[in-house]
Amino acid sequence: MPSVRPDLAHEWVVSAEEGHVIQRRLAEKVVLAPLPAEGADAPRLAAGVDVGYSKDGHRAWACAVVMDEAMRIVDRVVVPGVPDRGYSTGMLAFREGRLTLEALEALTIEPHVVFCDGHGVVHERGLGLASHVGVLLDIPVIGVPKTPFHAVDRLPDKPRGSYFVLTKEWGAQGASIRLRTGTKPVYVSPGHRVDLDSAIALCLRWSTGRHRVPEPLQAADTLSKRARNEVSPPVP
DNA sequence: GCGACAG
DNA sequence: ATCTTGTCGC
Repeated sequence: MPSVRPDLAHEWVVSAEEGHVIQRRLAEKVVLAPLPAEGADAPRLAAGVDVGYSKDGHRAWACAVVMDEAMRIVDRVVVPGVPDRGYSTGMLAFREGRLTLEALEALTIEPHVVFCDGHGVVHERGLGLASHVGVLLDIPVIGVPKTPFHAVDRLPDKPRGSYFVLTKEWGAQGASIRLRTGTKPVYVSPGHRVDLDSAIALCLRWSTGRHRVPEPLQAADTLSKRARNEVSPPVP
């Protein structure tokens, strides 16, 4: 349902050097604004998007899942494909960005906010995968990776809901937050059309404490693994 | 000064 | 990301 801004077209690339230029240019288009987690203006449909790979890395499946306010799946899609290039620090969007966009565009129901398995503005050039996707689609996106990009100041306390705003290297653009008591935290940062406070509140609103990441993201991850196993089933 | 650093 | 064995918890 969402579609790429025609004026930006696909900002894809082949060389890392050109990729840096694209990231700096798109980073200027990132919008950090409040997006209430509760109330009349709060998102009522949230999506999670993730990409899974075959063990040889030659095949990939981009999955998007949309949930309603009761965390019930109302739409989901699987887009098989091939990763554009290998992984390299800071260039994740050029590896799985295109497939990620294709999955979101293939949805029948348009989500009001998207949770992405990658950083947002907490990126060396201010444009992690979540921001890249958010700017091209011009929809609210929140970055929720499971490991920090750079050294993290400190970890949040153990209970769900505890968080610590990162200051080292990144000012107050990101935070480490515990979505499930007793498990490692995730590192949230605004992707596009949300600010950090909103991103934190939305992560809590769309997670239940049963998983380490927001439910839509968990569902997308599970779906990508299922899609992969249908092609290359577990041997043992 | 150099290296490490999302998936 | 993916592979891998065992273990803990609901």
